[in-house]
Amino acid sequence: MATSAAQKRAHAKTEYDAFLAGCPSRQLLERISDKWVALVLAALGGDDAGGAARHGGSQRRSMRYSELSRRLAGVSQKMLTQTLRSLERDGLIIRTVTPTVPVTVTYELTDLGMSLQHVMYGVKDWAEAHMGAVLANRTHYDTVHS
Amino acid sequence: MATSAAQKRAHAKTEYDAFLAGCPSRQLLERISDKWVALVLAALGGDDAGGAARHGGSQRRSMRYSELSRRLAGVSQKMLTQTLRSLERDGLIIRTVTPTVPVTVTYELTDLGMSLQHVMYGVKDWAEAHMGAVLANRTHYDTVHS
DNA sequence: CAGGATCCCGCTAGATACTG
DNA sequence: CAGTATCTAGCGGGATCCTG
Repeated sequence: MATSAAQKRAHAKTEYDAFLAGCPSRQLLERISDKWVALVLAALGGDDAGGAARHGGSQRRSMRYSELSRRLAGVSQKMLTQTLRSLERDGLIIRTVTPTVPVTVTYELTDLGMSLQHVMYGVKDWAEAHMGAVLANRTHYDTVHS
Repeated sequence: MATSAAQKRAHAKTEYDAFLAGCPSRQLLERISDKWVALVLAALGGDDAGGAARHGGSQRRSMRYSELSRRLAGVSQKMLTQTLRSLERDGLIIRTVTPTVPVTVTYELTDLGMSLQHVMYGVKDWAEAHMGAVLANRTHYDTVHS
């Protein structure tokens, strides 16, 4: 249609649309749709191993590089560093360097990071909660589809 | 902070831990942490283009292959088909073939799929909502870090 | 300790062509 | 219309070595 006026009005709130290939939000969606992002945020969001003290998991927690590295089993330094840099650049986490004898670096969620952690935690939690159902569905699917 | 008994009970549900490299939930997290998954679920979850009729977005919507292909701008048939197969195998969507003259295939969310759509919508929505802030942070970061 | 820099392999995503 | 099949380029991501 010629009049883009109507479209603009509808766009008011939805300035960005991830369904559109060229939209920046599409790239952002791609970035945050990453297992390492989910796990880093979950770790900094206070998602403890035992599953305790979570649910909304609102207390943010400062962690050192080596702590994160240990927590995210199997992550390479490259991916961890790369993920941390990306998150820092996007303003989701803050990197603090303390010039102790061997230098100490800690990472912490920003408020913006906390807001994302909230939704990303849901994804990680979903995966853990529905793993059994998914596994069953896969077996069924593989059985049916010879 | 009381007895660990309470924790253990809460633990009962947390049979899987995505922080562990070998855990199946780690792979599942990796699968669903995908932009195409997010977009397919959002589309089938009734996330309309104009931004209308959403929020909790609870009405599921049946869509044809070509509809999805058009909706997810820029997706290749390979990626779309691959994503749809994966989601079907995991029991998140249902594929229905109607033997009309040119065959008609429709996709629809299952209840399990709806539950994931709920959390994934949050991710897509976050990306669109905080795009501006992230963009500003990036500019700032790039400015500071010569 | 917390990375930076390289090398390099593998797999994935994209393009293209073909089919029921 | 709704895919399947094939080929290939590109880069994601791991391994390794080095540094402040």
